[in-house]
Formats: sequence, structure tokens, C-alpha cells
Amino acid sequence: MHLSDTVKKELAEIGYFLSRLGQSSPPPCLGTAVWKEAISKFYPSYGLGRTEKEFYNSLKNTRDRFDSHLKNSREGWKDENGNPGPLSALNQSVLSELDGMSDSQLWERIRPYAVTKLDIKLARRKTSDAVGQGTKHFSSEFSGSKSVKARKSGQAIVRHGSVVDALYEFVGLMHPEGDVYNTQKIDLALESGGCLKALYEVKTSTDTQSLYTGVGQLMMHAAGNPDVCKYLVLPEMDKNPDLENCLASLGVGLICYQQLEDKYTFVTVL
DNA sequence: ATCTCGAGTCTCGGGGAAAG
DNA sequence: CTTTCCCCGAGACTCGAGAT
Repeated sequence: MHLSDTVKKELAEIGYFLSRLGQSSPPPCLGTAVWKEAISKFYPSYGLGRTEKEFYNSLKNTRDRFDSHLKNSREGWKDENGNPGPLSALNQSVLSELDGMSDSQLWERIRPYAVTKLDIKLARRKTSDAVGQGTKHFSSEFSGSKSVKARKSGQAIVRHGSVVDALYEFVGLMHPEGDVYNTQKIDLALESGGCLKALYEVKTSTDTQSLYTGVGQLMMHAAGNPDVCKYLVLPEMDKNPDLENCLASLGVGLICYQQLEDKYTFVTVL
């Protein structure tokens, strides 16, 4: 499991955030009183092939390493003299960088990393419903070996959480009769009358790797249920007829988003 | 009585430095 | 160059408390 430096740093920042704003219960801004669920809000963006459990253990550990350096209800790691345990260079730099921030500044920074709309209980229920309807691989892991390619682009996934949350609102408005939800593995799903209608996969980059994996995820998650619409959600880009034709012949729709300040607008292209 | 959650500790493997 | 050593991080494990 090799993570890129940016991803490592963002995960360290999340750990710091959880340690600092999470007292006896998780940071209130995440909208849950349970740690498991709080941590899972970061899973859609940062899971990167790990299982939920692996991700949970790892992120919780990251949080715990900061505990002895911050004031909260947990003890944290201490050395034999009871002093705060040493931090890795990365964690130390995150600590000094974020320590000066106010709580709200800190949340502003972390906000785009999280899919706050993800409700883990609902997600589990919906997942088993979808599997019951024949979408057999709705929640599958597909992870044979545990190697995750490091990303070269610095801002590959930073905004993923924000985009997914905004898309949630958008799809909800477009389909007021429908029921919109996230799952751990699928960025967004729409159902209507108890039937799964559409899947949405959000990518924050338009490089070929993102396109391949996005289409692959849509195909595999929808397998066994041909009536489900599939949408790839990409940042705004130049008109690309080749890509559009290709997606059209695969039966994959395309939605582009544009960011204005902290708002996102979505345009259905295909 | 059982399940769930959280705190804290332990282990293993990778990577790089140091020694041969 | 090759082998050994050591550090560190990812993640699993244990235990206890509280909820159901």
C-alpha cells in the first residue's frame, strides 16, 4: 500500500482535525456522534482500495498519535517520562501548520475531504437492497492485490468530498421524487419507487487513468442490472467528441461540474 | 448476555542508512 | 555492490466499558 505524499499529508491533516475537534465524541461538524461513522465520511475519498476496516484502523491511529499533543479527553501516546510521544516528520509539520488555525478555519480546510452526506447505516441497507435487486457487485471490493498507485497530481482528490456532497443536492433537485444516497463504494446513487435508477461516479481529474477507473467502477457496480443509468461526473473540460462518443456507445452519461468559489454547478452533457 | 465502540498496545514489513 | 540493521508507519489486536 503506497500512498502519494499529498494523500499522506491530507490523511495526517484529517487525523489532526479528528484529534483536535473530537473530544469525547467526534467533531460536531461531521454530523455524527459515533467515531466509526465520522471516520467513514472520509472513506469514499481516501479509501483507495483499502477495506473499511483497514481504513478505520489506520485513520483512528493517525488521530491517536496527535492526542498527546492536544487537549482532549484521550491520553494518546506518551514516552516513558509521560511526555507527548514523538511525531513523525510529516505529522510534526502538519501539527505546526494547523495549530495556528481557528477551529472554523480548520474545518474549512478539512471540509472538502469529507463526504458529509454519507450515512453509513443507510448505505449498508441500500447496498443490500441493491444486491437483492440483482445488482450483484454493487458493493464489491474488486481489490486483488493491495497496491495503490501514487498519484502524481497534487490535487487529485482534495475536492472529491465537496463535489459528492454538492452532487447530492443537485441530483436531489433534479429528481424530487427520487431517493438519493451515497454508499461506501459508490459516490452517489438514485432510486425511485424502491428501484435503483442511476449511479454516479465522481472524478476530480480528467486524466485517462481517472476515466478508465470511473467507467470501470460504473460498469462493475451496475453489473446485473441493465436498467440502471450510469453517469461519470468530471470537472469542466474542453469539448471532447471522442470521449463523448465513446461514453455514449458504452451507455455512460457524462455530467460536468464547475467550481465557483465554494459552490459547484453541474451540467448534464450526455 | 451479547454486541458495539473506543483507548491503547503490539506486530510486521518496507525502505533506507550503515556496515561489510 | 550486498547484506544487515534499524526506524517508522500501516494496520491488527486486546481489553474494558457501555449500550441494548
